[in-house]
Amino acid sequence: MRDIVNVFKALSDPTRIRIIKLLQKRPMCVCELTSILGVGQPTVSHHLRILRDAGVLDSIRNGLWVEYEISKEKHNKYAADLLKLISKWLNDDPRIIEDLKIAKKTTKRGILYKNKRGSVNF
Amino acid sequence: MRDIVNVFKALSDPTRIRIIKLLQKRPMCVCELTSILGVGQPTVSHHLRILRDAGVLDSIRNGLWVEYEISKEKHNKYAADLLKLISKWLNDDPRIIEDLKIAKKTTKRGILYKNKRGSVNF
DNA sequence: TTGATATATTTAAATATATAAATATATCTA
DNA sequence: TAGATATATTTATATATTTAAATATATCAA
Repeated sequence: MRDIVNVFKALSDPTRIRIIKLLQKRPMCVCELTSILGVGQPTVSHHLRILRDAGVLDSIRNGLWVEYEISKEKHNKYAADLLKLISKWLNDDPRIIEDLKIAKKTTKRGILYKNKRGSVNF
Repeated sequence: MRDIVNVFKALSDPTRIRIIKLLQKRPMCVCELTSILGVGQPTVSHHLRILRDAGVLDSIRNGLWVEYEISKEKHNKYAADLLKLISKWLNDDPRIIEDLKIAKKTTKRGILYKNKRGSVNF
């Protein structure tokens, strides 16, 4: 029961849904997500932790970066079913479309450059 | 987006999941749910409102009683998919098994009798 | 209309959650 | 090792949620 409630709780936030829709396209590091979502890095880390604890995401450190991806392992047997539904939903949502458009133009290198120039995310 | 988040929020509470599992067996009035769940009547009404507002349940007044049932109409296109998953989940959960066992023995007439004798729900 | 029963709403208190700011930790490179 | 970059954690604050108690509303029957 607690597992189920925790997954539903994890999915009960618009920022976390945006993160999932992004990661369903490709794995991303925290700095990419921070840059795309336009919220602070600690806030993104916080949301990622909730999603990972609920069994929705996995994280893999890759040098300086930590890549997050949709969980392949079945830490939570409910998450997989729900992720399948979410992959079919919101594909015509303006916010999601915009996020994915920005994601296509986003690279780690570009973010570093942007941050050096003094962006709101830095 | 808001619709989806609201359904997930509605499902993010153990008492509300218990309500759904009960109503997936048969429609029930508030007093039946109150008696089975063992929480206060205003609390049950509050949870039912959240589920109804999210498009998960419908309510039908039947004389003195208000019957709640799983939504047949598609107020929320996401709810139906999620309810289908939930119907497959938790069928071996001890709490849910116990709830359903009590539900079988519960009738409106029995509740009235019990309340007259001075139960915790009265 | 009055009284009994069922449900809904309001209020208040406790708890949980989201966010940003500040700080800490981890990794890499020079 | 020192400095730069990426991420995580802590702290504080604002907001939301859950619950129970009190109260209000709705329906029915006498």
